[in-house]
Amino acid sequence: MKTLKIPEATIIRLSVYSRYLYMADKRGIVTISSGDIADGVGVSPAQVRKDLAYFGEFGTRGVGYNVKDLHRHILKILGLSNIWHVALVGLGNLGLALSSYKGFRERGFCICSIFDTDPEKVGTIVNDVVVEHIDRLEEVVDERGAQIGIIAVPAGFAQEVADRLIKAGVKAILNFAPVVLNVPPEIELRNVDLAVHLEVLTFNLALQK
Amino acid sequence: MKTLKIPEATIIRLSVYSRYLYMADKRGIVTISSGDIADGVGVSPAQVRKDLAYFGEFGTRGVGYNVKDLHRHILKILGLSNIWHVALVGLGNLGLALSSYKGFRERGFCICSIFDTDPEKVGTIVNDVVVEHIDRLEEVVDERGAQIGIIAVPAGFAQEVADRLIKAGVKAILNFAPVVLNVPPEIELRNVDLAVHLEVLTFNLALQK
DNA sequence: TATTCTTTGTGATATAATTAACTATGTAAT
DNA sequence: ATTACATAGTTAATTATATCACAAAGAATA
Repeated sequence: MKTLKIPEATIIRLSVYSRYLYMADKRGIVTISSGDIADGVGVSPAQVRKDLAYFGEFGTRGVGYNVKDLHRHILKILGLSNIWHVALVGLGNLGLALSSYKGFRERGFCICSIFDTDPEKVGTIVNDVVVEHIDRLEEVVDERGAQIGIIAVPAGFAQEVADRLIKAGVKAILNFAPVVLNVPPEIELRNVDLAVHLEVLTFNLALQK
Repeated sequence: MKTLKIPEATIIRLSVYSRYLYMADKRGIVTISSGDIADGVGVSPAQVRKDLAYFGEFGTRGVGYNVKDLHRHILKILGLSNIWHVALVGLGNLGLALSSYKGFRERGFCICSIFDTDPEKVGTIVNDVVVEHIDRLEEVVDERGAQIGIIAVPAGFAQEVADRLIKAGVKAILNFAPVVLNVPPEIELRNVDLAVHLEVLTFNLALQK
C-alpha cells in the first residue's frame, strides 16, 4: 500500500463509496463503473478513479469494478477489516446516543467500555456494557486494550479526559466537546462540533439574502 | 459584505475562532492578536488574518483585534445575529441527544418542532417542545416557519423526510442518516456521518502500522 | 517629532486538490 | 479477425487553498 499523503477528503469519500458499494451488493449488482458510483454519491467519475488510484488498480478497463472486490478493498484501506475497541467517556444524552448508534457496530466498531461520574449510571448496563466510574478509566482502558476514545463530556472536562485516555494507551480520539484539545502529534484527533455544521448552513443562508 | 467564494474551511474556522473569542471575552481579555487566536485554536496567524480578510478589516495594526467587536462581527458573518428555527425529525437516541444539546441553544438555534412516528412519543413534551406526528410535518413546519431541518431518522426514510421538509419550506438540511440525499441545488445540505469520522481515524491508525 | 516596535492587511508564491483530456485495455458485435 | 465501443488508469491543466514575506499603520518611547 503506497501512502504518499492522501487527502483527507479522499478518505471521507472512500467511506461514502464503501457504503454505496455495500448497498449495490445487497441489490445484487455484480459490476459497477466509476460513473455509476459517481452518480450514486454525487461526485465526478474522475474523482472516484483518482481516489482509488492512490491505493492501486482495482478495476478492469472497458468493464468497471467488481462490487464485492472493491468493497472489500476499500474496507481494508480504511482499516475496517478488523474490529476496533472504542472507549466512550461521558454518558449524557449524546453519549447514550453514541453508545447505541448502530452505524458504529455495522462498521466494526465495538464500544466495549463506557465511563461516567454519575453514581446513578455507574454500574448499570447500557447496550450490554457495564458503565464504569471515570476513576477507573486508565485501569480499564489499558486492561481491555481500547485503541480509540470518544469524548462526550462537557467542554470543561474534555482536556483532562483526553490526557487520561492517552496515558491509558489510546491512539486516537474522537472529540465531541466544543473545545480545542491539546494532544501529542502521534495521537490521531478528530473534532465533531455539531453546532459548527449548523453554522455553515446559516452562513450560506445568510449569504442568499 | 463582499462574498467572492469563501472556502468552507474558512467558515468552519470562523466558527472555532468565535468560540475562542467568547471564552477570551469571559476571561476579561479586551484585545487579542492573530497570533493569540492562532495559538489558541491551532492554526497559523496568517491563516487567521486571511480568513478575516475575506470579510473586511476588523483590527488595528500594531494592536490587534478588540475581542468583543471581532466576536460580534464573526457571529454576524455566520448569520448568528438572529435566532434560527430548527425542525428535528426523528426522536431516537440521536434525535433525543440533539434536542437537548446545549451547544445549539447557546449559538442561537431553537429546536422548536420535533417529529416522530412512535405513538408513545407523539404528544409528549421533550425539552419544552411538544412532539408532533410526522404526518403533520408540512403543516407544522410551514406554520412555524422553520428554516432548517435536522434529519435523525433511519437511512431508509431520510430521502422522504428531506423531500417533505423542502416542500414545507425548509431552506437547509442537516442530515445524520448515513445516506446520500438528493435535494435541489438551492437547498443547503450538510451530512454528518458519525461512522465516517471514526473511519478517518482508523485509516490513519492502519497507516501507522 | 523622530524612531522603534508591533501587528495587521495583502500581494506574491507555493502547495494541494480537482477536473479534464488522453491513452491503454478489455468486451462485444460484425 | 476486425472494428466499434466502453471504461479504467494516468498525465496535464486548472482551480482552490494555504503559506510566506513585506509594506502600511498605529502605539509607545525617547
